[in-house]
Amino acid sequence: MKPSTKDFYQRVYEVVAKIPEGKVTSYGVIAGYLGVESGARMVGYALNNYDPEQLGYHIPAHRVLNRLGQLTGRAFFEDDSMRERLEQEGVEFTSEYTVNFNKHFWNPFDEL
DNA sequence: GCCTTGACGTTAG
DNA sequence: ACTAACGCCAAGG
Repeated sequence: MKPSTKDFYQRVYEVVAKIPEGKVTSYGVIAGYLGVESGARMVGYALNNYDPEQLGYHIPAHRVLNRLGQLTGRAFFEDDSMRERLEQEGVEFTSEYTVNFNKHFWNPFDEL
């Protein structure tokens, strides 16, 4: 059965929804987990396009960062709500918009 | 249907 | 170690 882009988005949402509180992961890792190694940008695109109403549930998109642990998607959140949420969950920051990836990194495969 | 853009990542210089 | 360029694939103009 041919996986459509819609299914890909759906899978992205499902994976992101499983990220535990206080943990973070990256776009590339999610893409790789879904079998699309070079689809990191699409993950970001999926999150940008995601609609809680249509999806039926809401996902912690603020826990998805780039491979360096930087909050590259902060512009899509209200003010600094992305950083504030992470701090509130106990995530340690190494700089203004960079988290301690080594300490809080979450791998989708660990879930198995 | 071609061109540009982008919540990314890797490689080359 | 730092910066520039390219590859990637879907969406919108």
